[in-house]
Amino acid sequence: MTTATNALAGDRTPETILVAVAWPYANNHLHAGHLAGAYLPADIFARYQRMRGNRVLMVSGSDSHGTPVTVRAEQEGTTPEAVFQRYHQSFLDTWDGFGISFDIFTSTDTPNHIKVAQDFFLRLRERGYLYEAEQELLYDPVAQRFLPDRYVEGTCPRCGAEGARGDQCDNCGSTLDALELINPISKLSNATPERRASSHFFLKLSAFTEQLQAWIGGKEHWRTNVRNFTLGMLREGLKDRAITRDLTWGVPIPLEGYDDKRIYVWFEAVIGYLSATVEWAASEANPTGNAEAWRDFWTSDTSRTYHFIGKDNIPFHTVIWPSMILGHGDLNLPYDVPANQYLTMGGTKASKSRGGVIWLPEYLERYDPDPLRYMMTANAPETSDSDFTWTEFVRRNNDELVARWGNLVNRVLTITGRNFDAAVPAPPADLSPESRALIERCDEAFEAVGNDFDHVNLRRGLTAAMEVAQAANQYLDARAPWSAVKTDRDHAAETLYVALNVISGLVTMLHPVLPFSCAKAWTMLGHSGDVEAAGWQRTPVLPGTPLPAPAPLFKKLDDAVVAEEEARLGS
RNA sequence: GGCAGGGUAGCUCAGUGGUAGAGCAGCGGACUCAUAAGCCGCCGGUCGUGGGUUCAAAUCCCACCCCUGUCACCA
Repeated sequence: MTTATNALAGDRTPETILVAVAWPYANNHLHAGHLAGAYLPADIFARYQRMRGNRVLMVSGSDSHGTPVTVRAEQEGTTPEAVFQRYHQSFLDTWDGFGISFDIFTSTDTPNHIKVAQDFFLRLRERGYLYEAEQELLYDPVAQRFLPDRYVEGTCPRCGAEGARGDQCDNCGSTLDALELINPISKLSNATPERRASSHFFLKLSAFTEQLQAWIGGKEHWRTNVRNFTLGMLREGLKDRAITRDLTWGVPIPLEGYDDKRIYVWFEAVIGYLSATVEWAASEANPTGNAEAWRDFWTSDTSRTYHFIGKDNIPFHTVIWPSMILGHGDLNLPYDVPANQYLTMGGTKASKSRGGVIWLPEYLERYDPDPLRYMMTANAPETSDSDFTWTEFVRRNNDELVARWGNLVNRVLTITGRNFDAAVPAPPADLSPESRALIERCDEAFEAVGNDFDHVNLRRGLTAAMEVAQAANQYLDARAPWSAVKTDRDHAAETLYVALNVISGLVTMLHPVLPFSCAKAWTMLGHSGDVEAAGWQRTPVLPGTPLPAPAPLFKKLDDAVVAEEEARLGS
């Protein structure tokens, strides 16, 4: 069967796409906010692009450095390496459980990353974009370390409130400098911090303002908030930024005489996008076997890089990392930074520290991955924060996944199995107008849904696909094959044949969002191979194909789940 | 406080100058193949507030209120 969608999938030049996902911080397990904010949208996008036949590389890794990892290790009486290793393994298990299809998920604690990051540092220095300067900082004499602003508390110099943090006063909302605090106290040891001078390397961000403005000026496909927020930052003017810290856990500075300093975690973590690609190219996972293949993603002018991140990371991906790339001089700038807003939990921000969090490893002990993937895409925080409640989760699962989509598959397969010897019925030579219309609607949806997915409008794409499922339910209801089979067997055969074919199209269209259940449905349609390899088009269901016994794709959830889970959230 | 995004039906959200939309919830109906699912219809909104521009504003302008992010040493 030749259709418009076959042509669509056919004569295209494959594109090269780097899906670069934020590096999770290895000091705790992942929660629902991580999934909704970056990992799930990145995975759906990557899966879709692979189905289109594009060459996709999806990279990320654990961010193993930074002060909180060190502090946690000290509290537990262990090493930063041990803390990082524990959560790195947890992350790998979480990706596996939710089907987040990384081509490589490495960490910043590899010799490769350290080398790539150090080379990057040296190159920027050689090209004149790094300079050294003295800074006055607060030092904790008991904990024997320099203190980030957040680790200092004191009296607010603006409003006089007690307990103001070094970066901000929660009472009056002022942005502070820790040096301004009255009666400062270290949160690590309760000691009174001392002022100490320290020499650090600074990145000359101020040198890139005009180039960044010109670059972002052409990015009209960016999300409004990402673009305007960045343009606002550039308008206000960029300040040079220190990119080294007084620490001993992190990437060493590749110069003599800096043993007690490390490269700032954010400077080296964004380089991880590059180092992970380099690591992949040199690994067995690279089918070409060419260790230089990383260049296809970073120096080819036809490759596109997408950064999937949460909104709090926008400045690092639209200003700092692009500045570093410009300073490097030989790498591609990002094509898009589809930053998501936040997933709130019953109205409050999902946060590790404040409770009210769904831990992903715990979720997987009790539920299948697809319902959460569905819920978080249908209600994705693409343009504004979106709220997660267990009531809504159960409703989406029961009313939309089970009732509209899963039940459509189940009812069609059951009627077919029972009345047509468990094989795909043969349609008449000419399909009726309503049958042709439904098939056509399904095939056209590939273009609309694909266009939405390609522009990272995942919520809209999913909605459009689910509307086809609804149209199929309407078609079934109008033609009632369960009663037609008794009076006009050919009529019923046509209906079921058409419904099976539309379901086949939907299984492909929904696969990026629902990979686990769509893989099951694929087999139940009598298809061989896997959905992803079949490409972004409806795979025809051919008359006479034997159909295995159907099983429900999703589990209906009892309303009691809501109370159980809300009790867990409160604890 | 500055900058950015958001505020639309009971709930979750679409909708950027031309008669306010969808799904769910609620109410009613016809059906019964299916995980009591699916289908049809009804009910439901002074579009955050107050001004302004316009023949016409959810949409453009001004002021204000609320939520979120960010403001360079959290990452």
